[in-house]
Amino acid sequence: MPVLELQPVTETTERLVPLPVEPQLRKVQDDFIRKWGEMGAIWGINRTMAEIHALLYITGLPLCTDDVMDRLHISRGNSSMSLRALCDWGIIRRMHRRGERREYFESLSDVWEMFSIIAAERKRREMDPVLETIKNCIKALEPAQIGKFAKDDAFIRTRQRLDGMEEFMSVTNKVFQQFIGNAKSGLNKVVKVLLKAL
Amino acid sequence: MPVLELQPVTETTERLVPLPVEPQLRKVQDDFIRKWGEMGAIWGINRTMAEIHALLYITGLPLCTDDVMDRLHISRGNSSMSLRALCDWGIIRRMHRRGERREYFESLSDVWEMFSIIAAERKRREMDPVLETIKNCIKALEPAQIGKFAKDDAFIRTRQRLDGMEEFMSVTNKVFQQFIGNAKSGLNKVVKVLLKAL
DNA sequence: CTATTGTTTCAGTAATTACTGAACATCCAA
DNA sequence: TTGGATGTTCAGTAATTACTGAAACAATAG
Repeated sequence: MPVLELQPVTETTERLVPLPVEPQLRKVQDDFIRKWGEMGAIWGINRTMAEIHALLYITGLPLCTDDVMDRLHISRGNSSMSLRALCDWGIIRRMHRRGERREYFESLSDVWEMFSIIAAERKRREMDPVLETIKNCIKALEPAQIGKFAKDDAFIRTRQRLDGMEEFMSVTNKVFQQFIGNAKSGLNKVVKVLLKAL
Repeated sequence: MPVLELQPVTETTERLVPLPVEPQLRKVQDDFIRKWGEMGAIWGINRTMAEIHALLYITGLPLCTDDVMDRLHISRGNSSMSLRALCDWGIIRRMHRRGERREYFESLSDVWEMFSIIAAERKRREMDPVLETIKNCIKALEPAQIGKFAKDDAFIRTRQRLDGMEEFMSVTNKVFQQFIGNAKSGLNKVVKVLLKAL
């Protein structure tokens, strides 16, 4: 938890979209942002990035780098890099206002679409390589490769475990694939099927 | 990545279940363990814990603390604490051999069951609290609470975003619940339904 | 061109997380 | 009841990750 408390004194070039001021609303938004940040941290997304995304999502407004810095008390560098990363993920978008140089950022509004983007990316980056490794492991234990060890208990056990894991990950992968493919706005096909069938 | 290289010289009180020796098998297992560890790290589970689990899973054998220490080059303390944490999760089990004081640990063998346990726990620990926060946020923005702001754009936008997120998380929660409830050995009901319907 | 405004980058540092090793606790056989 | 084998805990430290702040860079207007 950062120690920083000083509120940077912004020599305001006032913004077209000012930060919300009503304390009631602000409190609600802050609660959401904090919780979303915590959850992100647990799932391997750094807290600040999750918080920035939460801020853009919850306000529903396009905000600029300075808005984010001020509202979350983070540095310009951090703001800039995290915003870029979120753009790379594809869950926020750069925006320009007519006749203004400053860049604004806004979150996608459809949660299903966001989740689907994240799922696709994590599958690609993290599950696919594991599945490939497992398949290679299985190949390396084929009778042709291990010769006389083909009947060795230890080899057999490991082989069985790999098979179990491979089945699991293949199926999971397919489910992901389906989810990703069908996700456009609102409850998607996968979820509809599930809710109906269960 | 730890720098440690020294292989502790174990004054072997030889083990009933010796570490596997065949280099071919060992290499396959190590590949799997490394990759599983990486994946764990990305998903917010510490690498060592994931590796220990991978080791127990892939060998299919009950191993003792020293086996784990030696095979993964980690300290006794680390070993002990990580094994306990895995037991707490419920994806490995303590085991005793007749007439031996030493404790052994073995992994569950059913991947579906393991995944279901993990899903249940993460839902409980991480999703439920977020959903609760969101519901509280929504309550705090009900007309009765905010009076004259009920028609304020900023309030309305935030309210809509919260609603969208709430819907998403509720449905996700239900799907998780189904998965968890039905997961016993082999492809469970949820997955069967999905694969048939798609 | 050069002043102004806004953005990106990154070396250095702060904060967090993971790990070790040694002290301590427990059990059991002799 | 003592000693070795095993298990647990935790203060201190190592390794990793996140963040800052300032400098470099880019775009635009005057």
